[in-house]
Formats: sequence, structure tokens, C-alpha cells
Amino acid sequence: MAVTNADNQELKLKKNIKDYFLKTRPLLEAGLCPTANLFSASMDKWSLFCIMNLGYYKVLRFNQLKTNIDGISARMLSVTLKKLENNGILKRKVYPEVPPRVEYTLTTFGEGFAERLVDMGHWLLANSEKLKTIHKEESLGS
Amino acid sequence: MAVTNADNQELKLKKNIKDYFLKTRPLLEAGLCPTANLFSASMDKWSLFCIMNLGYYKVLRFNQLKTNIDGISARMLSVTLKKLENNGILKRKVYPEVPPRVEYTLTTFGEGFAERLVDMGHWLLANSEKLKTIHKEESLGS
DNA sequence: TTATCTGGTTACTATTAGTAACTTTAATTC
DNA sequence: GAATTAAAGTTACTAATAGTAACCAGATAA
Repeated sequence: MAVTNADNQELKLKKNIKDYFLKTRPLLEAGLCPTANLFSASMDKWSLFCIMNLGYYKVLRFNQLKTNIDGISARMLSVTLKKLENNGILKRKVYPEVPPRVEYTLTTFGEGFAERLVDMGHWLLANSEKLKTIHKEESLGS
Repeated sequence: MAVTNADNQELKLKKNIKDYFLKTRPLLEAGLCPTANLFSASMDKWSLFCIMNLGYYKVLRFNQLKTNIDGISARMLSVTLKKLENNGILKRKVYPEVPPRVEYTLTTFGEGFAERLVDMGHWLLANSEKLKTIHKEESLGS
């Protein structure tokens, strides 16, 4: 019985998932779920926009982010930035001036994370039938 | 002035993000945000567990998923599975029997997505200072 | 004296996440 | 023949979170 490419892919995925569960199990058993937390804490839409913007512009101030990210409120931006800072994705630098000046940049980890997010975004755009359907509907007009 | 590896990485990230924004802009302008939707619709903790479980076991029934995923309620499982089905990540197969039998499997897209999620999970575990700290705290006991 | 600036916070409402009890339909047990 | 069980969900509810609109601090400029 020939072993196909697809079979190998499946086995690899299975192995990777098993490894992943083995690594995270002690944390899960301790009542923590750090990866899921980091995932879901960093992949809501506001976090994505913050990370992408900082990945592109490198340094942005609070109101620049607010202007760039269409529809975000001051509160949600504030909440999101705090969360990303707590997760080690970005750094916050305060200059003791009046009016205040605060600069946000990605950490090294945040940059690596951004790279992976963008790659994933491209992959999603290229591979999701769902997104392709929306693309097609859009290009036909309404 | 020498161009370092880090510089190249940065330029690559910048270019990738720009490409990504160019690709998604028409959708965003149309009031849709499909990638962010797909991201955030598929990366909350219950979705992650569903995808990981199906990536590992290939075929699971409703109550098997419910048993495997610690703490999930019937409603949240139901809601999550519907969302993942709508996003083309999994397939639902109903057998017209009594009591009912329903089998869930990943689509081809869902499998690819699972592969990327797991890779990302491994990367997070290996690279997040935050997660490493938690690991260390855990191993020291309380 | 009043307006302006930035980077938020506060108090509120709307939406979503989560819980516990219930439903369906047929077969099986008492 | 009445009650129990089974799987895969719903339904009606409460708790938590997302999102909105108004406000604040403290120095400077008009």
C-alpha cells in the first residue's frame, strides 16, 4: 500500500498537534491556557490592526493609531494596547511632556508575531473559499 | 552602510503588510473585514480546541468533542461548530438515525488552517517571554 | 480668560459569552 | 404500558465584555 503525500501531511499534523498538547498540558492542568489566551488576546480585530500598523510604521503614537484604525474608540484602543503590552507584543514609551507624548512599538517578539500573522493572512486570502466568494461577489458589484 | 539581516527582515515585513493591506482594502472599504472576521472567528479558545481535536482525531461526534474539550457547554459547542462550518473550516455530516448521529471533520481548508495554527502555537510557546515565565513559575510550584 | 493640545479615564448601554434546564424520537427496560 | 435512555442539540436566562459619549489633567498660546 503506497503512502501518499496527503497521508504524510496528515501524520505530520497529528504528530504536531500531539506535541503541542503534550507541551501545553501541564499549563492546562494548572488552570492556565496561555496559548489560547495569547491567541485570542492577540487576534481580535483591534489587536490585529494595532499589530499590523505597528509592523508597518514601526513607531506610532496613541492618536496616530486611533486615526489609522478606522472605527476604534479611545477606550478600545487603550484596552487593546494594554493587553498587547501585557502579552509582551508591544512596548510603551512615555515622554514626560505636556501635552503628553507616548510612543508604541512592537517588541522583538511582537515583530516575529506580526510576520506570522501577515503570512497567515495571505494564506487565508489565498486559500479560503469563503473569502474568495466574498471577493467575487464584491467584484461583480451589487 | 551595510544592510543587515535585521534590516532585510524589517523590509520584508513592511512589504508583506503593505501587500496584505492592498489586497484587503477593497473588502474593508466595502464594510467587510473578512480576514479579521475569519481570524477572530476561528481563534477564540473554543474554536482552537475544536480545530485541534478534529486535526488530531479526524472524525468526532458532538458529544465526543464535548467530552474532549474541558469546560465547554453544549450551547457554546453548538455555536462554535456552526461558526466554523460557516467559515468553511469544518464539515457536518448527519446520519438520519434515532438517536441522531452527527460527525464533524475538517475541510481541506480547515486542515491547512490547523497546520498553520499548530505551527503558530509551537512558535508562541518557544518565543513568548510571557509564556516562558509562566512555564518557569509553574515548574517551581506554588 | 478661554481655547488647545495629547493621551487617556469614567460611567453608561448594547452585545456576546456562558449556564442550567428542557426537547425530540425511537428503542429498551421495568 | 409507563418510565428510562440515548444523542444532539435548543431555549430562556444571567454574567461578562465590547463599545459609546462625555469628560479630565496640566501646561501653553491667543
